[in-house]
Amino acid sequence: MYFEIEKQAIDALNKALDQYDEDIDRNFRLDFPPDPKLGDLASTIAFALTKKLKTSPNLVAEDLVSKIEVPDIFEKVQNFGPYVNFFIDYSKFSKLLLEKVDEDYGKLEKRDEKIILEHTSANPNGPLHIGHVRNSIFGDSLARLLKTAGREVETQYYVNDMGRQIAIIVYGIKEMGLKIEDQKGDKIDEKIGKLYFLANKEVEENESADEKVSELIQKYEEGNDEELNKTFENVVESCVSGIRETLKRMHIIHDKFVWEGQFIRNGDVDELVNYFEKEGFVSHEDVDYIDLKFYNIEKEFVLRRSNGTSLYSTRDLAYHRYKASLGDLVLDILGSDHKLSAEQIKVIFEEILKEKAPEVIFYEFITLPEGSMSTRKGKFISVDDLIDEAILRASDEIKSRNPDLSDEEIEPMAEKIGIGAIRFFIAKLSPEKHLTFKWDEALSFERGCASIQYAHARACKLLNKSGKNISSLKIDENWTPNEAEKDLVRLIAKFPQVIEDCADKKRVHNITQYCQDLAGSFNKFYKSEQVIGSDVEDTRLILVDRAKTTIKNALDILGVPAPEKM
RNA sequence: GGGCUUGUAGCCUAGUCUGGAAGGGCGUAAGACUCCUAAUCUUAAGAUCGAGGGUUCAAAUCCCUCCAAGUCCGCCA
Repeated sequence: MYFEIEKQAIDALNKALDQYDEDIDRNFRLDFPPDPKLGDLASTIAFALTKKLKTSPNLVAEDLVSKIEVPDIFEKVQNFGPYVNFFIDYSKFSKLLLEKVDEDYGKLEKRDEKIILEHTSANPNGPLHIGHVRNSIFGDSLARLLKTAGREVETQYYVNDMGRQIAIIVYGIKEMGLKIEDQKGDKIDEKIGKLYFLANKEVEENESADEKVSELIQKYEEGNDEELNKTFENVVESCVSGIRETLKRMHIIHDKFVWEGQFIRNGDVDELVNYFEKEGFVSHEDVDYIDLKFYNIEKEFVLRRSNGTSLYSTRDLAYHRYKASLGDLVLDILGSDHKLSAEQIKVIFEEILKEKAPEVIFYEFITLPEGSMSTRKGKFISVDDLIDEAILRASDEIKSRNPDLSDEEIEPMAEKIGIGAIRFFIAKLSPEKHLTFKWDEALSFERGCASIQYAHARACKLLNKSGKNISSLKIDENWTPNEAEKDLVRLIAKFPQVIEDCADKKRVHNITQYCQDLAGSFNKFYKSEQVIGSDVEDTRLILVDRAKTTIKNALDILGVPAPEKM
């Protein structure tokens, strides 16, 4: 709704500007004023005119206001100092808006753009830990956001089956006689993580073990040892299955799992290296590498080890070409430790391959108060533990508030609230901020996600209690919204704009702020206005229903479930 | 040493791209359930936007210098 209204306001402003006979930049946008008391849309265009007219911005704004023909949907235009502000006529606007909100509210027009979004892609050498989860939650929320904003999105998990880490696990199985099923842990990925920790210790302390690992890598890459292949594949498949379970609990599902090994076997890696070779980009020392100094990157890009095997980075290049062939835009979510390698890939794509480079969104790390996490050192909090703890705390919270509920009733509620708390906590921070993980901050049920879910549950309760069929209700023709209602209408109306803005910037954290504002506004309305039994009961029920839908749709972008009961 | 990122009330944070009215939340203080769930609401106090300089009618935002924290600079991924 704001799209149409903003356009009307801009048109009206432009018409007024036409009367000045001054050449000023018409490519302006309207802002939201800091306070609703100052109106609904604001323009700073008076500043631009000030210079030309040689008066004060306040006078220009005043003069502009007198020249503006106020469009019908607005109540008035008024200047506050230099700002020219439009006030929406809420008795007209609210009705129009509420009639427009349906279950698809917030979905933008389809665009002809397919995005391949890679996220999570954690090494299958142990369970997901809370460092990885930022990648997963941000990636999944972004995928949901972009889909809502009309893009076609395919999400991929890149499975590193050829890495040294996996070879170390295979070493543990083959040479140290370790068995996955003997390790401690409830899930297979956890057991593999334990085995990895033990094998890695041996490899670090024992040079011949280290050599043996390199041999395993070489053999697996050659691919002729069927039994060895099976061992590698079994480790990776098992671990990935555990990781998938964890992701599923967080409502994260990837469209595709792409194994890096396929790019060796299908010849893509060889083809790529040969191309670089043929074009004269490859230098040879112990290793084959591309010198990137010419492109201001000090670190060379190694293509093959001295024993001829490929590296992650080589295979990653082939993978990125594959992704580029599938869509219009390739998006990667990566930890900020990948910045240099991502820069290398960008340069290789743009300067050498002359192809469009992938777009990368980086996030900073989550660390524990005692330091950074490490699968290798076995020092981490797993996502499974985080989820268990979140659900446990949510369950206790529900019990203390609703002592009469049975365990069967509590369980699904606790799951929704616990998962919501985690996803919201991670999603609300902009990705470039470093985060130190603290249980009590992560799993808070006051003022965080739970209060938004609570607003949704309250709305559901009201609608149920009314006993009316909402779709058959009509908005009262004489209804003039009061302040609390206006406020709520305003926030509901903003939703598509928020989606567009966030999708363009590829940021999800502003959605969390929006959810909080919307829920806050609903709670305020709920507190101050009686719905059932009021003169405008039907109209208010419609408003409640639309608020409910908007909260649900907004939470859905964050992958947070909207419970009907709390 | 070089590159990148971060620095906004006691604490966490949005806003920085595209300069224009410092926005949330926690915590603190005071208040609100005989009334659709108090996981809620109301009110208040709290910010020289890391420091210094520059550009501009106007700087948290742009430019320069410096300080602090994180991170990268592997034949790891």
